[in-house]
Amino acid sequence: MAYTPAALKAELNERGWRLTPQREIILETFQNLAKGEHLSAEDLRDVLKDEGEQVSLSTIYRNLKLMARMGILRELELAEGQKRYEINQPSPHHHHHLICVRCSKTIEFKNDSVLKAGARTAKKSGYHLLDCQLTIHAVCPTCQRSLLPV
Amino acid sequence: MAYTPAALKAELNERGWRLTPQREIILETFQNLAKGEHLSAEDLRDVLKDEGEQVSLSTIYRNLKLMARMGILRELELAEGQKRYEINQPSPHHHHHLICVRCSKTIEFKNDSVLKAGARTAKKSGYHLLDCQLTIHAVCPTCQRSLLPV
DNA sequence: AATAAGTTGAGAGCTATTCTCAATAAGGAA
DNA sequence: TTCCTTATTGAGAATAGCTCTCAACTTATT
Ligand SMILES: [Zn+2]
Ligand SMILES: [Zn+2]
Ligand SMILES: [Zn+2]
Ligand SMILES: [Zn+2]
Repeated sequence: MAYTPAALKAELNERGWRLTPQREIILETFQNLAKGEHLSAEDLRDVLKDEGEQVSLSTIYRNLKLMARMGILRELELAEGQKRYEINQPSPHHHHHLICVRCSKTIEFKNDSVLKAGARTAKKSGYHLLDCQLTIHAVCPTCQRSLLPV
Repeated sequence: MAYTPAALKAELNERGWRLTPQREIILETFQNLAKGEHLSAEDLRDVLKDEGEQVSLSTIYRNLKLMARMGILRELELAEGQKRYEINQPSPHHHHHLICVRCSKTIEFKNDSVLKAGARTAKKSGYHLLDCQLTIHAVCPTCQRSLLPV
């Protein structure tokens, strides 16, 4: 509810870049995503196709990376295999991830003090913060019981 | 200084796996690594070759993954391109990473309260903790000054 | 409307990582 | 120790996520 197409355009133009229909629709898609959903490049392509919007994979890859580097999206390494993305939201909605390394089941959790600690660390070194993510790798209760090694 | 070959063997055998010279030497290499060093699979292959130890890339990839899933190594996504690994150490040596998304310059920092918060979160959900890593994506002072967009 | 420069789409290209499988070696049992 | 079972290794092929290339097109600006 925060980031309008106009704001995106302003931020792009400021750097000599342009607002395209593809970029606008990608932002909109992530903003409308259900809580807890994380899309890979191909996922996004499929979601867009379902909505009748055709955007090429090249363009999707390019813009996921671009928007992550602008701090608009977060780039996550949840399961093995491919990167996943979600919208990068400030404090009340900001969250972290607890991941089972065996089945990839992922739990989101909030912790504002961790977020604050991250922001403080970045500032102290003069870094401009884009994203702060606590990632916990663990084995979920189900996989602990399964006895299958690794 | 903590993890002996015997301890590695015990933990492997417990799961029906075996201690091989390759596994022993990989563990030893990571234990002797300088603070702040993070090796990719190919890096490790080269380091081993320099020490006169020939281990195939297949074996290296397999065992990096295995040892990460055992909680012995940490699998990190520092720069783009490939995964990097380091030994997973407990509290006094445990640390997190602040990464410039443009030049990949990485700073390690410690924060025990973040580590504790992660451990608490895993426990609360019944997960068995393997690794807890706070990753901060940001733009370093040098890259902020460079004016080159993204 | 004209211009300059950024962006897109299609497909080729790249490369980190995984897979396959025959040969080998570790661990447990006798 | 010796034997047996099964995990592991190494070499190379295969996979796949992602990037690159470039002509056609679109955006922002004047
Ligand atoms: Zn999330
Ligand atoms: Zn699980
Ligand atoms: Zn480190
Ligand atoms: Zn930098």
